[in-house]
Amino acid sequence: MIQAKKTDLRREAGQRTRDGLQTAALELLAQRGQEGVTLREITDRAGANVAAVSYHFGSLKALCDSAIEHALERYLDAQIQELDPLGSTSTLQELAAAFARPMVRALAAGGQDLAVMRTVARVGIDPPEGWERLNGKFDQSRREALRVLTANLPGVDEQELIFRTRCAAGLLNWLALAPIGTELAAMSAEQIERQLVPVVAGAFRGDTAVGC
Amino acid sequence: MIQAKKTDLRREAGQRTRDGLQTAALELLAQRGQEGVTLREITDRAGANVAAVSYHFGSLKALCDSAIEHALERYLDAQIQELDPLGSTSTLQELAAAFARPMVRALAAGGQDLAVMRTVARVGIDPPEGWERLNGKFDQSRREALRVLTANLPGVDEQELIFRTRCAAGLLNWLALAPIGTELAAMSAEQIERQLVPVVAGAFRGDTAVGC
DNA sequence: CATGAACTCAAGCAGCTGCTTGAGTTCATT
DNA sequence: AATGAACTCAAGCAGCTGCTTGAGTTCATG
Repeated sequence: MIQAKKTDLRREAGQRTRDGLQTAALELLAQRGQEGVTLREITDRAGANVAAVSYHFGSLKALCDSAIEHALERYLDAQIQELDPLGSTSTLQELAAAFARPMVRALAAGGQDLAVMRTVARVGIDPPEGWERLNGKFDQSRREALRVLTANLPGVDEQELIFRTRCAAGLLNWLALAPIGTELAAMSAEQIERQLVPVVAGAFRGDTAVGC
Repeated sequence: MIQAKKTDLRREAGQRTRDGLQTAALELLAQRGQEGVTLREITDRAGANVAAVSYHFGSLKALCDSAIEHALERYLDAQIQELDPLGSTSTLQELAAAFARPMVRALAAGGQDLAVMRTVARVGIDPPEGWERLNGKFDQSRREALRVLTANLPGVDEQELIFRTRCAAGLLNWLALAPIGTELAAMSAEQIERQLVPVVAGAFRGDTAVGC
């Protein structure tokens, strides 16, 4: 039985099919969104038969949900890993850099990493049915950011800081999807970061009128 | 002939059909994007026959293009009208307020105005084929913003200011599409503006590291 | 009243959609 | 060698897609 798991070629092949379908689905979701994804297009790209989707996932919707869930996990892991080391003495620039780094890396790396970010961003715009629960997970990943913000901007209302955090996240998501992100992708991670961090940090800090 | 134009009920009915189709198309484009729009759904919503689309516009694609073009015109008009009065003595807050105002108003107003903004934002993510020429029009509407920026931030490279302008525009587009925008929509225009303008102004100003 | 342009309509077309089916293949286990 | 689970495959289904067609209605014009 232990030996069986080592050499069950059938199961390995099945796993490969599953992975291929999920990868193909992710790429197409990133490219065209949920409405633009087609069963045959996924299976063609994955080199699999249409029936494989039903067999392994149950339906196209289930496959897409699975691919999206996978993408969200990867995104949230990366986000938390960046924000966790921050302490209450961190500056706004450090926060902004940590906040933006997963996106910066994905833009510079392209490929699957970028597809993950694009899919996550699209889900932020057109959430699949019954995925409202995700909002909580997103908020959770931003709680750390909020702590650093309150330490740096003691005078500002918490509701406003939450709003700014969501704006910053929205801006990063926009970069993943819009043409400007594609232009950024031609640059190195360091160059992207140098341009982007001041903008995110500025959005965090805010800039209220003094005179007038 | 002059009298004819006054009372040609047939032509008026045709115009009403055209308008209804365009409005229905705009609303669905705003809601689901181009991939999610269906001929029958549009005609049902507009109370028209499927053949009316072919008759008046030639094809579904042409109808969508027409609706998108109309939305873009309305958006660019509003944007230019806000940015035009700004002079080189305007502050960053004034710029941010003017820059954000069309979106703020649309969010507060909802309905067709918001549908226009959502459609414009979606086009920014998934441009219809052959619409690359629009990038120029967008840049044009932001040239005024750039002038105010260079006056306020003389030390910053122009490429970075262009980048910040596009970031600010992207943030506003994100607000139109994402759930956070829907939450904002419950507020008055003044409340939205009070929260949003500091963020946009902060993104314009930037916030570069000094120590460390 | 006759004409013809402007417009609407139900029906139908080929092509694509997601999904199912039943027959097949592969392969560890016995 | 026999068994049966895991998996793949071509074919086909009903339903939807965009679009066309030809017959119809409405109405300003002569």
